[in-house]
Amino acid sequence: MSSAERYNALKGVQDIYPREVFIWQKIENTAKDVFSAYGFQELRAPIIETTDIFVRSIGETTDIVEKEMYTFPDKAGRSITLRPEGTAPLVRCYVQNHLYNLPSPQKFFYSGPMFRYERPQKGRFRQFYQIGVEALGSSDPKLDAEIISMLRLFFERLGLEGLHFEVNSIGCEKCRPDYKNALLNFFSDKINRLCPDCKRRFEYNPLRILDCKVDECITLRTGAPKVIEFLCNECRDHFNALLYLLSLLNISYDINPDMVRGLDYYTRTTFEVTTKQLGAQNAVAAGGRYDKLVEEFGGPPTPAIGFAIGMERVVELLQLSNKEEIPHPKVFIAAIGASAEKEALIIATRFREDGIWVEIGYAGNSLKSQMRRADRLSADYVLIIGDDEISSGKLKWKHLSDRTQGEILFSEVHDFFK
RNA sequence: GUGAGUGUAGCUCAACGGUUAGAGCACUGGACUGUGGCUCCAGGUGUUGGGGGUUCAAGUCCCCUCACUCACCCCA
Repeated sequence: MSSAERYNALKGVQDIYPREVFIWQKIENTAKDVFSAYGFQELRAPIIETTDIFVRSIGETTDIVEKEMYTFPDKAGRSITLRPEGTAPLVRCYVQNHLYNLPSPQKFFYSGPMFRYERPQKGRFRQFYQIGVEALGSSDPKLDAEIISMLRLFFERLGLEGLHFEVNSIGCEKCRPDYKNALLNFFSDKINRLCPDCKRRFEYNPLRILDCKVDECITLRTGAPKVIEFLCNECRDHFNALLYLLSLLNISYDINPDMVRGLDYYTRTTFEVTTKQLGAQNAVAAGGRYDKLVEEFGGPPTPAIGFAIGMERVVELLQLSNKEEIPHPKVFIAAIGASAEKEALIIATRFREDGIWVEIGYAGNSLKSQMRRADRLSADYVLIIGDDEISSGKLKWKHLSDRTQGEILFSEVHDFFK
């Protein structure tokens, strides 16, 4: 169908139609309400940043940085990158503007498009939207628990069910090297039997071998050391405190010792919310601690934690749950004839001044087709105006769903819906 | 980056290599001269994604290309 002359949207981006935007707004509003109750306030950071900001924070050897970023030189030759995630820009803002001088922890949320040059598939786009939150300035496990319970409340408010919460701790800069060594040790004599991907992982990020899906690798890793066994005392205490608090708040979760993160800056707590309804891209939200990132950016030691929600995936879950009411007009005015059309316009304008959604039929069309259109739009009421109504001073109303109808004076119609 | 699948009307899809490529939905009108949803009737649209090849004949087979989809990878 597409010929060379046609204009198409770029691969992996999408147009979002009004009916879907309605769902997006519901999600955004829910997030704002829930997050506000926990003291999180919106911060709007730029969509473009210096490339370094992402390279330094996400990690040079991660896939995101190595092959997925939209990076280009600006007119002055500076390397610019469209943000592939929201944490780094926010931390940059936090450090640059010395927000650490304000009372801690500082709690923010943000929402907007992210960009990654990936092969699109179900639930994965090149321009995709996230709502994220970040809390900076406290290492208290209460904060971890609060954030996870906030996420639970968010999904509850949307009426979504069947979500699984998984948590893990991947240790800190003190204990993780020990674990990494243990892992390298464990796999060193098996390396030749690992899949090609895992051979690479062995070199640059052995933790990722743990969530490889190749059968052979799954077999090979049985009995591999678990991160949790290698946590230092501080990390262990932190993790246990978090688990206790989650139980206290009645949050059901699974510990997933194989859950590792794709971004280098994570420390200690990591968590993920997954679903079985979406295919391969099953993470709906994910996050964790990044206690060293603020320092990386030149700020004072500032432990922090955050998460991001994948908008498109939540939208799809909501569509699947099929609980969405579609917005529809309150009133449809069917007009027959030129003078009726003028009358309809005047009445519609008055309703609209009160914020009532009114549609007007095209008087050129038959009453039948106007009625049909009112039905298609799912209007609550139809008002019928023709020459008869104008001469009698009364117009006809009809309630579409129960088929009741009656008459009302033109002078009173304005109060009809009060 | 790798692999598989699919491209036919606005949408969802038919058409053993063989006349003029069809149907449903949707849209408009009519049956019902001013009352929607159900029913019936009527009405229009296609460079069969694009290019090349095989053949008497290609939507159908072959090659190239483009697009989309799903999966790997990766992640939210």
